[in-house]
Amino acid sequence: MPSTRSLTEPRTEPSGQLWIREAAVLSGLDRESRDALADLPVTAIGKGTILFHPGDSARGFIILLDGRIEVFLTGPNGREILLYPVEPGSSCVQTTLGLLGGEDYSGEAIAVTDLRAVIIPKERFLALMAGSAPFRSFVFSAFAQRMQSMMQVLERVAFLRIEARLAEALLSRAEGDLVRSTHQELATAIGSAREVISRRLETFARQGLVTTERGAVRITDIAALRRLATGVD
Amino acid sequence: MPSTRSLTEPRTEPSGQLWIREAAVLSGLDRESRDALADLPVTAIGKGTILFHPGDSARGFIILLDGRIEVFLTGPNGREILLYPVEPGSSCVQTTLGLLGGEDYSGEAIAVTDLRAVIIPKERFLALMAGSAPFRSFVFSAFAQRMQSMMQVLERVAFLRIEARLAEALLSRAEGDLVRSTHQELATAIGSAREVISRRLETFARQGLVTTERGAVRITDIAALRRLATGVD
DNA sequence: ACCGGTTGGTGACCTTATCACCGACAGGTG
DNA sequence: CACCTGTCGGTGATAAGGTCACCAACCGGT
Repeated sequence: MPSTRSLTEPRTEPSGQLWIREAAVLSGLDRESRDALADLPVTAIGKGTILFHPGDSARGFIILLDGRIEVFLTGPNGREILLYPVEPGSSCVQTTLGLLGGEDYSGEAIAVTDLRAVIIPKERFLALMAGSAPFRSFVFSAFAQRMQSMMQVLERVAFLRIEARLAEALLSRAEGDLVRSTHQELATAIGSAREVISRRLETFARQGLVTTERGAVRITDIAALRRLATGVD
Repeated sequence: MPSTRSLTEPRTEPSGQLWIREAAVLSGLDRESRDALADLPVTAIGKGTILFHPGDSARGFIILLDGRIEVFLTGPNGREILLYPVEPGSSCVQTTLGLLGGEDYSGEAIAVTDLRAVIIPKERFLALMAGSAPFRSFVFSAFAQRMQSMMQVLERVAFLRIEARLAEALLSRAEGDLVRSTHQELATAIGSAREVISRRLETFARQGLVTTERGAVRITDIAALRRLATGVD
């Protein structure tokens, strides 16, 4: 577990900034809608902040300007699995869910870096959904993408071997050839256990696919990993 | 595999019927929207029909009047897992996804009984979404519910033992104390393998929870199954 | 009575999850 | 420097679950 501080006072930047220019996602938006959003303040949220727990109810629709959020599902025994990461340009479905259907969160979201975000309050969000076709289609397609990606997670968990899932996790987290993650983090990302990751990485290392260091993995045969990741035998 | 006939000519009932009266889901709808839908024909679709394959693109939004559809995710080795059933009153997200986000289906939907349904073509669907707040909220909450239920499936697959998942599947499929499903069907419903179900049912039987017959399981200790289904040890 | 398809049972084997440890390392602090 | 302490990773044992191969019982035809 990373050390977390629970939702501390988020500081808001002086408004009037043209944050909306930064939000590439909103570039397709009509003038009216943008005006309706421009006065919302930008909120800074510290790394490690837990944005919501299971059972919380929705506060608003989040537009992420900077940073990365990860949404997890937690099992009864404490094991976790990454549902999806949220980065600028993609939205957080959990939030949307709550706003639209009245359901509570059932995942847990954590800021893995410092964040800058704009929170659209529920009423304004609903007004936009009613009034702006571009905004609607923005929200819809975000929704559809998430759904799709959650189905992929399900597909992987249900049908793929750890080998393939691990290979994929390594590839998706690599900066160059370096993956700066602990075994525990990798395990969480794919919904497995640390020991399993350790052993699997060891066999990867024996096959010359990676080398391991404390807190990191270095990829040495990216082509082979790609082949494994597809799950094709 | 049940014997299937691929999307045969669906027969449409003579229109002008007030099918919309039947659709309890739409009862909250405004007069205008209902008028905009009333002239759509009711389509009859035979049991076993495959409504869409992975990779198909969306044809329209389905309102189910009668019958039951099941949507599966299929793994590379042919193993399947039930994503969700669709019954009158609940909508098929896959379809909606396609209409809103342009993504193709990645599940497979099959009519497990004869169906009566109304298909709203894409254009009319989008027009309704734009013009009718009640319709929007109907679609949204359907969406949100599905999302929620898919997360539950994921949670179960990732974290619960077969024992618990099987117990739950039996309870949810029971008519009285009888579950009319083959081992294969149960396996598919929870994303496991037939052999595993056979063995697990055998131990259930030894514990006096069920008795098994060809093509069916009879529940003899529903309380114990309920306890197992929660996954609490 | 026979045949083919469906359903269910069984053993062997492999992968994965879980538990219970232990050692190795990094960053403080005295 | 030596010493703690928390994090990180390695290991063995055991049990659950998935996969494969195969067979027997059953059912609905003809």
